Amino acid sequence: MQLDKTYDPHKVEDKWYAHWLEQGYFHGDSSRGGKPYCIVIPPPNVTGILHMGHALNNTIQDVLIRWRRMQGRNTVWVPGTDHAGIATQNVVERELKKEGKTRDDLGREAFLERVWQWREVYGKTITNQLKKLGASCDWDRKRFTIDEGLSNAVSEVFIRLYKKGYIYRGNYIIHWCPRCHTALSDEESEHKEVSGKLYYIRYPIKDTENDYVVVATTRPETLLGDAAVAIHPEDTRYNHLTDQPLLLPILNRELPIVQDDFVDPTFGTGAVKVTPAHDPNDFEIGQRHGLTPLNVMNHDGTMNEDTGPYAGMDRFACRKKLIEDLKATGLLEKIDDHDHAVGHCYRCHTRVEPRLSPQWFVKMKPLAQPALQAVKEGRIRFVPDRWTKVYSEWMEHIRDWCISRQIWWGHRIPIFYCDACNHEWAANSPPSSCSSCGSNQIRQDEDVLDTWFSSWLWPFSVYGWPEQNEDLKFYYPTNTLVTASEIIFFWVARMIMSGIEFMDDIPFTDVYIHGTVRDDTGLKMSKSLGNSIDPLDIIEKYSADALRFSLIMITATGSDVYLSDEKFEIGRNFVTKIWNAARFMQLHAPVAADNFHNPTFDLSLHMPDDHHILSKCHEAIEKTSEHLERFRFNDVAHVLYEFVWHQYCDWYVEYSKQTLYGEDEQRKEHVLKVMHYVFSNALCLLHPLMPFVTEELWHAMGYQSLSKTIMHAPWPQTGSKNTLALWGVNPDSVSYVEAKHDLIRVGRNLRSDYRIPPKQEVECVIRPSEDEHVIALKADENSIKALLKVSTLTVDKNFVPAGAMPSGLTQLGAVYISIAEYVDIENEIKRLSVQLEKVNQDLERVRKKLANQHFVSKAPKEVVATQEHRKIELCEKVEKLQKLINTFSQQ
RNA sequence: GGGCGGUUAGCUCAGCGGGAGAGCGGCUGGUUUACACCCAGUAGGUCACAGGUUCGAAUCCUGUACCGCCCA
Repeated sequence: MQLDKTYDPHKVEDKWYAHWLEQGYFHGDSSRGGKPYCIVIPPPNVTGILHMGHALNNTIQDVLIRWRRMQGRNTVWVPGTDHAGIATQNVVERELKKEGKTRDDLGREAFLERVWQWREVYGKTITNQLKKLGASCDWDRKRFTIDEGLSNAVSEVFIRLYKKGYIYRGNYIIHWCPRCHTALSDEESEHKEVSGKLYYIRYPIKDTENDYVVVATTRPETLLGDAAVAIHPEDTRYNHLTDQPLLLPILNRELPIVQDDFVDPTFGTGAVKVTPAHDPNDFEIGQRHGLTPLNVMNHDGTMNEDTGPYAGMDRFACRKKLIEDLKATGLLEKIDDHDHAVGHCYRCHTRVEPRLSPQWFVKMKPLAQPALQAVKEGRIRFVPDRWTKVYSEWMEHIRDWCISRQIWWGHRIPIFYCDACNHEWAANSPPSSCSSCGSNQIRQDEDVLDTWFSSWLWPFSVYGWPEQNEDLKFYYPTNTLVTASEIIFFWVARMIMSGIEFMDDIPFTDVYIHGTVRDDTGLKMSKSLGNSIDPLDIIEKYSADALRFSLIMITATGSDVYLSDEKFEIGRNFVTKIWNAARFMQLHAPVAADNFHNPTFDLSLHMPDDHHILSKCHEAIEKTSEHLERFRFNDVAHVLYEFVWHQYCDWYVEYSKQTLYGEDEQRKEHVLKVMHYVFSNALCLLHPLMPFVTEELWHAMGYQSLSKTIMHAPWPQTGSKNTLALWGVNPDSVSYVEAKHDLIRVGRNLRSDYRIPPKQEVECVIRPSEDEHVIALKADENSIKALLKVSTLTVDKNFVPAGAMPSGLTQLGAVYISIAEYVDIENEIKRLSVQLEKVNQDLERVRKKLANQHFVSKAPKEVVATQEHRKIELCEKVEKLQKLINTFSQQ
């Protein structure tokens, strides 16, 4: 297959993805046995569309999966989506609103049907987008948190915990979202700093003329639900009025004064209003003092009928009106600016209202204990390690989990009530009569469960739990979980708890936490900010491989990523580079020989550059595997970029041209053998990062004789150092080539300094520093001539320049370029003097170090030896430079 | 208020006890048959600040400042 002049990802990506699907390459089968490697996807929200966070998250998972698959592991990556109770219900309700309807108009059943319809049409968006990214998920196993199997798991778990006494119903202060009309868990209420006001309000003392107590509050509208005013027992300022009731402003209800340690005498006036139905601390004060909570708000955040003149007003309108009224009656003392943290709904960002409400909770302490242990004992490892602490802190201070939601889309709580005998019981499927009295006056709890109550079962529910089957046995526990830090509490911690509770084993061994994707000014990307970059636009513009490679390359382990459009040029340019390297090879040989992956070399044909690139190739293989093992993805990208671009393309391919455009057929064949060995290995190493272009080239280069797809090509092995030794690759040749590269750089530097036109050939003399270099350089003459544009190359250990010659120093010896007409003696002396000065500075530093007795006696021997060696080198350099300068000075 | 992370080249970031690095951008030069999405060369840094440990600190410790995140 002849490669096009430019790479067209559009033609290639869809073609291969369809092919991979058709061949079933993504499918994992437990009956095949072997060593499993399993990842479960963090299920994206079914209403979601792919954003950069997903792109990064799923690229990392795909890298791991593709790598392990090539290693021969029995691999499975389970995809799916979560039903996103609140978010999805919101979307469908908005749709209904356009038709002038509400969910109540439809009724529960019809509404749910409508949601399922919506999901049929739009619910595949994000999974289709993952396919564009190249994700090699096992789509046959795709799950949805509310499909039948997972719903069974959810009710099974609920019932087990209920029977165990770990799930209870209670009246507590919860976070209420007045827009979503539902309770939220602590985690779903996000604290944000807002600049608010602190209102100082006078509470008149009953039966006095003008005496009052001043109370400070940030939420004055809640005073309508006050049950008392509290002061600290030791606060002497209020000694005079402890048995005098106060009057609630406006409503004139009598309020007792209570003494409670909770009150901070230094905050505000030291007297606080107690509103047990609208504040968690007040609730507790209320309980201690036997106060009756009074709820003053409706579900939608409007004031209820107990608020007298304010009934029906929105909470913020009420605040405004109340303040006006207080001013009018002289009961407002003052208003201060006051910054404080306020909870906001994580789905819609509305300010949440703390509110007394009967809800279902999970008792977390007993579940947390073993989950904490699993991490402390290292059975589960966080990468980077610092997240261990975040996890542990949270686990140690865990609070009960509010799991009931007042919406319809979700798993309905499997609790039934009998109106005849007040019996309450849990059941897996709707019963027809009361299990206690047999009455048929029964009803199911109206609420549904938190979406996370299904997600926390994901690592085993996806395999059909509670049914015990082969897949579950084989693939559980999974291996790696890849996610962002935002959901450590929401999801990761809870999965560990449920895994241990229900499977009696941890759900995964490694948790890799990657950074948050931000725009290039550091803001979190979000649709509402309008600063998001759509991964699909990037794929369209730069290719999926470019998107993947760039993301990995610029994402330092565990730190946040700053993105801008141009950053994807890195990946695109690299893809193009690889493509062109392949075209170059194809120009000289249409396809690789059959044994390209395990070549037999005629050792007599090896040149030093062959040794060098083979050695570099094995180094790249080793480093890539090592970095993957350690989740150092950006190091993987850097190693491969450096190897392919700089070692292979810049040096070896350039080097190969003199052979490939020459006459020596044996050498040609030899060089191509080396190239195909190296390039095929490079493609394999790159495949997890860039699946599409590597598969395309795998076939174009004829590598399918090894494996029909690069996906199943064996992961490159260095086969220990023996392989290199068998090929006669010796370290001396490798370091010779390193030194030669240095020499060529020095030579080019001279050309550039003397403004020698790039096309002009020059004469060059090398005066080697060692005898062994004479032989090596003479044998390697052609390559130096080609790379330095040299017409005649002389290697002479005794060379003394007859006149002024530009020169430079290298490890192999001094390089002279004979272009007399370009030389300005003064300038040359100046140039060399600058170099000499720098070398002298280095030498001075090394000398000082070695003269220091403490250093010589205390530093490790190797370090001292290195410095000794450096000193010798630098001394030689100084000597030579001085000699060169002297030569010119005598002219 | 508590905790965590950051501060290194113009920008984005690696390096985390022994010779200051990459990519992008800048500058100089380049259309020979892989590639201008390219090649060659080059400039640019008291590694936030102040102490300490050490023969030796960008790297370890303590403190300060600023930035970001998480939890109250």
